[in-house]
Amino acid sequence: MRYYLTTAIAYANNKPGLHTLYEVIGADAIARWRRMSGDDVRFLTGTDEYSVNIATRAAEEGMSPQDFVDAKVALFQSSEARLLISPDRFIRTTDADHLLAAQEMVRRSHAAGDIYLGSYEGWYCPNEGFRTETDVERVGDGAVCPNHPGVALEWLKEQNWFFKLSAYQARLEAWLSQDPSPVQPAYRRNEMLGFVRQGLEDFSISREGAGWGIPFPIRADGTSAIAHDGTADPSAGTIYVWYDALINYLTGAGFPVSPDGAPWWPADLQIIGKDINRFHSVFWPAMLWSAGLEAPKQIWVHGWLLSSGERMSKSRGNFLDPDDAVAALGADGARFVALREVPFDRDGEVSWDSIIRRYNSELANDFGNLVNRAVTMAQRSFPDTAPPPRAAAASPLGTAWAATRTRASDAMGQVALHEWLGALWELVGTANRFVDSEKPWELAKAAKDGDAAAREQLSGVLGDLLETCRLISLYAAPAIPRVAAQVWELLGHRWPYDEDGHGGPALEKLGEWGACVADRPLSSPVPLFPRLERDEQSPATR
RNA sequence: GGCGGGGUAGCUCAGCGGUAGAGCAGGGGAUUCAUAAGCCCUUGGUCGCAGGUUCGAUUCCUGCCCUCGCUACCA
Repeated sequence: MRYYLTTAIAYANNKPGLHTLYEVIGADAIARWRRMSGDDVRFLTGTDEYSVNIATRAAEEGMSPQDFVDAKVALFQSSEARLLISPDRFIRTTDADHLLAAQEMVRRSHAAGDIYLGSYEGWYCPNEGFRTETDVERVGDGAVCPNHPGVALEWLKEQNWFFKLSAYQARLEAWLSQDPSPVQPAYRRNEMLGFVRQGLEDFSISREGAGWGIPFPIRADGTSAIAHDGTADPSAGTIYVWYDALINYLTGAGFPVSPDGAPWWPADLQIIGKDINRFHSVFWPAMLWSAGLEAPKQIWVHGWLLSSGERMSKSRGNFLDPDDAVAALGADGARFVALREVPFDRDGEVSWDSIIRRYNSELANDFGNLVNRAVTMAQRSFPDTAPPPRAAAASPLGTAWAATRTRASDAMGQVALHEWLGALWELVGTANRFVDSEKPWELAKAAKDGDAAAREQLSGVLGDLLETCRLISLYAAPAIPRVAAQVWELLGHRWPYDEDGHGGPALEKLGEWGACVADRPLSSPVPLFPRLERDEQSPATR
């Protein structure tokens, strides 16, 4: 099955924080899950690089805008590589094909009669662009924006192109009202429904002047602003925000350069943060319909990472550095903890301390130690061949796996990433309790003394345990891709997927209890997740 | 202001008519295969406040308090 998923593109003005990459980690896990399931996956993530603000920042640092964003994008890519993020394309809005896609979308909406000339006026901050009335502080007759208190705002009026969002109110209401909701979680859909029902206003999609942005392809008189040699008429202005940024999802789908249109569109899943829900759940479908395209199949709105109750952000300065997390916990540890600490449908409190605690408790103590003790015991009693599991029906763990597997798959299908890992880690607990109740060390002693029945029992118990480790690793691999492969090698299996989760038999097939026979002896275990000292290097939030 | 969620153990949350649960954190114990991990037991709650319905309410109703989200053009 074809599966196209996207993250929002991040504003390329800084080094990314963990709160920025959280969404990318989640999307990456889904992409890997789908690849391992045998789907034909396209996973798109990237950066948003045009804006007056970027140009200003670049100028302040004495750089060209392009050099500036190149440098920031390199930071994103480096942090993402450390986290084993595996996009099929890392898209940049400065990419050449994206320019074509954005301009084509404008042309289509224009041809459809959904774009018209109007005038836009409002407070304008020379440092940051237009500000909304609610964003400014009144000072006498004038106003200043909170971010630059020393700078007086100007009241500016521009001739701009507007998109007829108001024409799509009924269709948006109908679309949002569908069951199941195309916007998840459902309460986010309800918020958007409320918004739409208040009545929709058109929004501006161009800015005057040739700033740092994509040239607007149409002149005020309706003629093309793009010459045959591709150069643009600067008097036509630039495309403003949404007809640039949102279009990246289409560019990444092959629009419009691919001969078959946009082969990957519509997207199966678009993951976004709650601050941009309105643009994705209201503006975006209307823009697509205007151009004769379909709305995305599903939009998933995740919550924030919080620090002491406040949203983590660069501007607040209360963020965590993803590189610090990877350095301390490893890529697998950092990915797992991010997905486990914060419910994917809600905000979640995160601190360095809670990260270390989660890592130690669930990865080092519960899971890592489970694999370690199981492999050690098995290797000691069965040095040549790993003991096979008993029939699923005859094994408590085999029975438990059936339920766990269903829960994990269902949760993944619903983008409930926290429930997915939650189900798997409950089985980790079950397996640890199983070890203590079966006491394989006692069985080993009896077996050594020549008790054949004890030896058979021991083989079954350890075989079940090893199988459980194999299956949990397999199903958790989208979160902990490297360690999962490492566990399989320890267990004498060969990991059949490549680094990004491609190839190999379908996950569901390998996920059958007893699906694989180890073809090599067990290896001596090394700690998969070394335990960390609680107070070890705490970069804290900065 | 309007609309919609919440307020339950130190923390994060589940439960939603018969006087409360999980995970983590804290305390104790028995063990030893294991990353001084795991396992067992356990301390913590007038279930926001005040009324009402009911034989009985954390669970239903009303009022109030507090809190969070949405309430248009920031990337």
